[in-house]
Amino acid sequence: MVLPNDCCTGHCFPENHLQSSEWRVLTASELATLSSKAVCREYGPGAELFHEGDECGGVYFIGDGLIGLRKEDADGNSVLLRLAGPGETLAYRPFLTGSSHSASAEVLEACRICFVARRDLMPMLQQNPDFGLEILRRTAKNHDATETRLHQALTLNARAKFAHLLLIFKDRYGTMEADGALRIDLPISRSDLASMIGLRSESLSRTIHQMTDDGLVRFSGHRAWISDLTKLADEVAKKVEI
Amino acid sequence: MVLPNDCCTGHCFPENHLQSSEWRVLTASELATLSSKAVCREYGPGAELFHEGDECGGVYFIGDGLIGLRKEDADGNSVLLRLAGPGETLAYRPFLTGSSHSASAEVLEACRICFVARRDLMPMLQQNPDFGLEILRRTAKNHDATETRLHQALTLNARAKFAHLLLIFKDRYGTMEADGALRIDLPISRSDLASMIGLRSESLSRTIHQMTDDGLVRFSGHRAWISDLTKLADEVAKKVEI
DNA sequence: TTTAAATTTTAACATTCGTCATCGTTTTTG
DNA sequence: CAAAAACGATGACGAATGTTAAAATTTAAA
Repeated sequence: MVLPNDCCTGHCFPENHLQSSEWRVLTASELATLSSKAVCREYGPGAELFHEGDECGGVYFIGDGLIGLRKEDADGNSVLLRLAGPGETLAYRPFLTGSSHSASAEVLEACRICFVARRDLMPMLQQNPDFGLEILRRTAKNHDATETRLHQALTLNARAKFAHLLLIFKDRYGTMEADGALRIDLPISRSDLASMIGLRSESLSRTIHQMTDDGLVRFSGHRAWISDLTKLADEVAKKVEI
Repeated sequence: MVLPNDCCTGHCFPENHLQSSEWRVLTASELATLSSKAVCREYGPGAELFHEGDECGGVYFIGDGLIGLRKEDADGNSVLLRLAGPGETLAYRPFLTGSSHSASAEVLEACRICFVARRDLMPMLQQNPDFGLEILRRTAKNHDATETRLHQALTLNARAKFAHLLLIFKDRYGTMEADGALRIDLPISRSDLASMIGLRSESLSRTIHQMTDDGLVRFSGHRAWISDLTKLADEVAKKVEI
């Protein structure tokens, strides 16, 4: 995908989310250099930043919006591997290992993205050890999250996996409502939710139905309300009676 | 766990596997410093380097042997998450993020391990940017592997997952025999194999039985012979007839 | 070697989840 | 607004995998 390079004027990285990202350790002059070289653009929902198998030319800083990282197999079955939002940077892994993209990046909510090419990023990494260390910390954290999900995928049943997913989403998309109820605004469709935990959408429908019957959650479209977080957490650590 | 610190004389890191690891980028004097400070020991099968939930005090370089990283849930169900062998270093993630160990490390084959404490490793990371970059590359690669396994765990059935696992093991534990057959010496038990792909051992038995009937593999104890790698790979990418 | 213990396999049965078909609902498009 | 398309829910059914129990095999111990 060719990106236009005439839409980035001056400070490319939005200040707010920059501060919560690994880029904050760069010096003012390093940032200025990057800003002048980075290629920034806005993308609408449905756009594709890169596709599984594409050569990786650099990394993508998400200033705003939501990206879904997706793998698709031969029969058209799509699995949403993870979501990435403001402040996150995509494609470190193919960038570092020199491999091609292992998943496709699809815009789920309108995005503002800054692309930093390999030739511009590599010098920063070599001259600023803190930057590399920060990326390392972030990569380590992401790896942890992936390993946790692998563990859950290997051991839990449908209901427990969905409870686990809701708990993950809670941290990012949950808000406490006036009456004390926890509301989660799910940013993706039922079938994407299902694919994230290795289910068919029909099975997720049934799972949600059962959990609603049991008073664990309440759904309306893309919104979910959790009355009792503890009960939801108990679903994941399926308790054993003796 | 308290490690004795009187068993490390001079060059602690075995030369051979060191060269294939990220530690090779350290200078001679840096290595000498580490060697004098690292605490090295031998462990027999069954020993535990650290336990899930333990504080992380540093990293473990595997000079020789085999380590299994394992998670255990409340009901005693154990999942073998991954194996680590000579040249690999364990516990970068909790070391970098400051969290506790997310899994237990169990010695599967007699090991020689060099423990490097946080206070000795941190300065190396800060003074030698290449070292951090190497670790970053390795971490990125490991993350890729985990994500691939997550994808497989989410989408494949028992047979395909086991075929995939055999293909992974082939690279590390496979040897070509005189008659052209590929032999894989599986370093772990049936139930550990099963846990790695989220199966019960009974189900794995059945799967192996079927695959043997179909002429895909042949088993004898911990040894497996593959006649046709292509056929095995086809199992993973379950083909769709139109 | 012999016995005991642990592991692996097999079988019968129960459960979960995927598949297919259909229908209601929401969203998009003209 | 109307029509079409996409999405989500439901039911009937079957296949895959878990569960339980027991037999066979391998490994460890006496």
